[in-house]
Amino acid sequence: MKRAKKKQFHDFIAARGLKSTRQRDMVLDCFLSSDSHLSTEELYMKVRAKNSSIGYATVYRTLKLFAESGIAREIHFGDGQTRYEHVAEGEHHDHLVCTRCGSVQEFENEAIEKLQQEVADQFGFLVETHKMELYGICSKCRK
Amino acid sequence: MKRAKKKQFHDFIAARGLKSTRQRDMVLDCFLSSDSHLSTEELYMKVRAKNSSIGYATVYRTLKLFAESGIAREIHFGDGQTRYEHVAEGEHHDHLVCTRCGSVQEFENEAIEKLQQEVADQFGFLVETHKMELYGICSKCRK
DNA sequence: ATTATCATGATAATCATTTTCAATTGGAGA
DNA sequence: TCTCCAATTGAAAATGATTATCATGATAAT
Repeated sequence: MKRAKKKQFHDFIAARGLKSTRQRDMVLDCFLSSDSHLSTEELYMKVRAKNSSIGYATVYRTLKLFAESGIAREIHFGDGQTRYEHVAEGEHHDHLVCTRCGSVQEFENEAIEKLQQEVADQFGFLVETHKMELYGICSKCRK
Repeated sequence: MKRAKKKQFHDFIAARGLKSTRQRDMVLDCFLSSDSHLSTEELYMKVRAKNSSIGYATVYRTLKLFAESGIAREIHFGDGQTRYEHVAEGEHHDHLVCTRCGSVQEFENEAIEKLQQEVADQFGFLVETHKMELYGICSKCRK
């Protein structure tokens, strides 16, 4: 799976005429071996811990490339930070965001997706992507 | 309806020990007579057109108060701007956002809300709010 | 009216993100 | 392997949205 994502990114890089660099591979490794939903800054910290003298801007730029290549997706949880989650192709998931501890639980629900489609059809709307987040208190925090 | 919202805001102001001012009333009028989903800057432009010498900061502060008072709600559509929509109490709606022309269509769907609740229950999650946006091409742009 | 607060407007400060730019590096081709 | 050019990098400046600061002006309870 990591292999597949690495290949996907390298193919993207090649197809675009971009270059494969030490820094990009480092960020890629860190990203793939991290939890989903990390903010750019969190990723930056991890990369910097492993290595090094990598620049802030490089991490920003590289994460944007991940999104373009399709191995990652930008998400926003309302705090002012952009986060990136892993993308397994074809699949889409939504989120339960705990407003107390900040934890994020993913879920999928076919029935909801189907209803979304129906609603869109009613309006003659062609859905490309969607996002859905439920905010509240997670089970741990409720105890 | 506008009356009710004005009252709601004034009650909130009073309960908090805040003051009723010319500027707040101006922003309130502009907000209530505008479409939903306006960004802070758009609102600022409208207020400034009507009057005057109102400060940027005042509009920001006032919109935050609207959200706290419950007559408005912050929304984010992924462009980096905070928008505010009108809140009719109890009711919640979701959005169809056209990625081509930027138009926003609101919709409500009880069945989806119900399914969301079920999912949350499965995880022992207590939902406080949610947001859901479908991004794609609206009917006008598809023609 | 007096006074204690709160609010305002202008501006500076902040925070996340992007751009700039000179110096460096990857990699296609000689 | 060596050359060369376009792509990349890191540092720092720039940007855009939002928030804080502060001196001055307005509100409302006494």
